[in-house]
Amino acid sequence: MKTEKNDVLEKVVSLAKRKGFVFQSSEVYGGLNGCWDYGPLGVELLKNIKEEWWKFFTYRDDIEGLDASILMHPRVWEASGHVENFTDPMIDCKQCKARFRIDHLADNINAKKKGKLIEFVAALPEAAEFHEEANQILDSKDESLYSDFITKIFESKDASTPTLAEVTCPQCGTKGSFTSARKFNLMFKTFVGPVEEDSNVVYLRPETAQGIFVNFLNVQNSSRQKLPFGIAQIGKAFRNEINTKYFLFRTREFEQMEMQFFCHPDADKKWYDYWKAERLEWYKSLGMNGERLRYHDHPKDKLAHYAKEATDIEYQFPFGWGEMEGIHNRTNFDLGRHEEYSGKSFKYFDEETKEKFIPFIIETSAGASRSFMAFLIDSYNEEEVNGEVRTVLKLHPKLAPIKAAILPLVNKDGMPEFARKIEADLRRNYKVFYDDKGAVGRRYRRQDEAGTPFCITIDTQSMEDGTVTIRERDSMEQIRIEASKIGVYLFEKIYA
RNA sequence: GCGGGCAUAACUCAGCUGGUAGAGUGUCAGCUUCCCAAGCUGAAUGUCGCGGGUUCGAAUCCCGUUGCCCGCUCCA
Repeated sequence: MKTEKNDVLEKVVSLAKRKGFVFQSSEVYGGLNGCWDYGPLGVELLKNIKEEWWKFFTYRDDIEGLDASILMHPRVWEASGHVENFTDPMIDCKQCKARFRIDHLADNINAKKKGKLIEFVAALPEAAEFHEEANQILDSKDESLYSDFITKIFESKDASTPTLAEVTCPQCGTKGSFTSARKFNLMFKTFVGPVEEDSNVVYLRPETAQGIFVNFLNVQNSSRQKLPFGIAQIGKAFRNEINTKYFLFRTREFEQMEMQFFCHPDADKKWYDYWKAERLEWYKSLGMNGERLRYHDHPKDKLAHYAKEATDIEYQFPFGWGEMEGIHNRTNFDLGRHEEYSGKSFKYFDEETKEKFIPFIIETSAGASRSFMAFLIDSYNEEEVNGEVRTVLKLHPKLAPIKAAILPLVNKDGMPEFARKIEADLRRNYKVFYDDKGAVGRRYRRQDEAGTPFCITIDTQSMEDGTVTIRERDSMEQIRIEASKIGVYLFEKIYA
């Protein structure tokens, strides 16, 4: 099992490198953990995925597009909860999986226990530097000092682990079940202006959603939309993940395709169900194997702070099921918080019902990079043809990086000239590739590996009657049509 | 973050117990080729991931480091 699953991922990674889909970032310097570059074919595939996504949403009359900046006002992330949740040291209980902010943990310990804990620290070899302070606090008998001191110990380098081992989990009561403390600085920090000081700190956005939320009324007013309506955005987001993993699956820099749908609080369930169904169909409509797709509904007690209901659309990767897209009922949490933090109103006024309220938001948040990897893996096929292995990417024609290859059967008798004319004609509308190197069979296989759905071949008969053959990638079957009709043929095959 | 494995040409890999690198595929040039990785001729490409150490001498042994993969952990 293990070798088999490694196999597929390794083969795809190898193909990705060889054919120019994905390279490791800064490869010549040894690579940068969790960062990848998209090569000539990869950037086309990614662009096509994004384009299909963009059309799916913004070609509707109830969804508008947006492209917000990556750097945003730091207060945005205070309102969203990201600063609070990600910059303080946290620990987890291994037993019950509960997570605690360390500065809150001390408050959950009763006074008597705190005293004992400080006595423990006073005798702890790893806490030598704190012994004096511990004894002073014990002597003072001032219990109001206890919490701050314990927090200090918890946050210290050497003394925290042995001290935490003496503490019981406030939730499940297990003793010594805590992980060591760590800071969840999930947001990348940088500075605006030349001076690196705290007042100039800004963050690279850890999600694109907030750019949509803060622009909700701008978009609504300028586009004259009425509820319910949505705002779609594609863009990079950054998270300083502790672990990167599985090729493109968990990276520090990634691209999100998000649509936030604003609706009346009473209509949330309806739209949640609607988008949940629509989004799964989208992957299938682009050729993804339905048996490798499923929903993973989040149990109510595991929901994020902002969500009322949530599900993931998961793909069965070689390493297991993994999330490609999240669909969340974010309620009025985000807009409410921005109203609170900015002092500006985020309420919507409904002329018909004369109702004024903060809309609910149904979010569909897809990972472009994860979808990219899923489409790549899903389309990867090895077939036996005449005793040889044929590697072929059966990508949907809409997603294929190159739509057609133009191949003169031999390099003489006017075939190259005719082929070049066809190429020039098709290039006006399609990404095509001209190849006259080597035997035609080899050229077909090269295109199979790149996922090119159609190969147009010019032969002797072409020179006589102006027809060409079109070879279809998956069936390897050929038809013959007039050269003048290639454009129409491709359009129907790709987009119809 | 912890533990394990790996790192040699664009890709897949060989290189045994130390004597300054090789195969297949691919790529490029030419010939030949009328339809599925055909054939012939020729060519290019590696400070053996990076940095130290041991040694007369290191791809090979040792240490460190970075990256990738696997298992935990984590993934509001």
